[in-house]
Amino acid sequence: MSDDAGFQESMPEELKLDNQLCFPLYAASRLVTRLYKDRLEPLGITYPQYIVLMILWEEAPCPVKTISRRAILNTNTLTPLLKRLEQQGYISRQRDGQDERQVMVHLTLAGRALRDRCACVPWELLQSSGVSLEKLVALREMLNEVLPDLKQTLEGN
Amino acid sequence: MSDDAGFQESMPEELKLDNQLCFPLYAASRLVTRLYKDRLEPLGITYPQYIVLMILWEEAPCPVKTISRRAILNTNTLTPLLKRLEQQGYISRQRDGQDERQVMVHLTLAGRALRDRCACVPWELLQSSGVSLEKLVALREMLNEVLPDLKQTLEGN
DNA sequence: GCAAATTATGTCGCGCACGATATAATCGAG
DNA sequence: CTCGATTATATCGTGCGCGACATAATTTGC
Repeated sequence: MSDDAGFQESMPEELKLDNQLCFPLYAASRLVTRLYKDRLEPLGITYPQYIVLMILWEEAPCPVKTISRRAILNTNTLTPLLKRLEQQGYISRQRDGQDERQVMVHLTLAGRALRDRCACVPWELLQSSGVSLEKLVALREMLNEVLPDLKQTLEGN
Repeated sequence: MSDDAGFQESMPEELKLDNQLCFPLYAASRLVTRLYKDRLEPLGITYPQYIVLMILWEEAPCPVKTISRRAILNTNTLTPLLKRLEQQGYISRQRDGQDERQVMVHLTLAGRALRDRCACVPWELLQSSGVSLEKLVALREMLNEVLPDLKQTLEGN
């Protein structure tokens, strides 16, 4: 319990917070979520709900499965989230006639209208963040390069 | 409710999931957390607990405030997390004699021993992820460049 | 000195995330 | 046709994250 200095001198470089990829990734993700929160709260939605809405704006009506695949979120996360969006009046959910297992998610008029109110958010956040557009694009491309590898690694469970 | 095609044709490019920075960041962060989970579960710790332990391996004993600043986590997240680490026997917490407001967090012998068991984890994950070391380093540097900007933007609340 | 402001930690409530498991509908092999 | 496997969704429990608020100790201004 006493020789902290000796213990810390032997700290492996690869375990130092600043040498890790995992920590800046985790930190940056949470900070960006916080940035969005301020803009989304007035609209009554959370950040994960915003992600789901972006998917719906592109492909609604669609089954829960499609949202799950694109957002990389399981149904145990999506089901309650979608119920909250339904209660807010942004979506409606109904079992598919063809395949009764599927729940089709539809946008309501209010849900569509929300898109226009969100259109300025990404741009405004970029402006206020002080991050240059070049850095953002480079970062996005690098993340999109790595994502398939990560997905594949996790597929074999 | 019916003209989905027309609605989706008018989808602003900047709101499409693939054109966002926020989504790949959010997705990559969660995927990496999942990767770690498999390795950390046998040790009885979660990913956020691992982050906190990395900080402690570098600077224990230290007050909660220090962990909060480095991990960018508030005390309402840290207090229960630290209590769980204490229950597992990896840390001990005691009020500081000088400043009774502060709680000093110490590593136990088990907490120190855990470091050696974690030393191989980042390297092993890099191997299995299929991501090249070059990409990882480039991504890490880019994230570390952006992080200060994000932190500063959020400081003014 | 001492009241007001600040600081460090803690509690509460809500909404994710996710592993494990359940249930019901559909599919597929024999 | 039917029974076992697969698929889509949902439920449950645990542990974050974080805003809002509470509490107690320290500091600061006058």
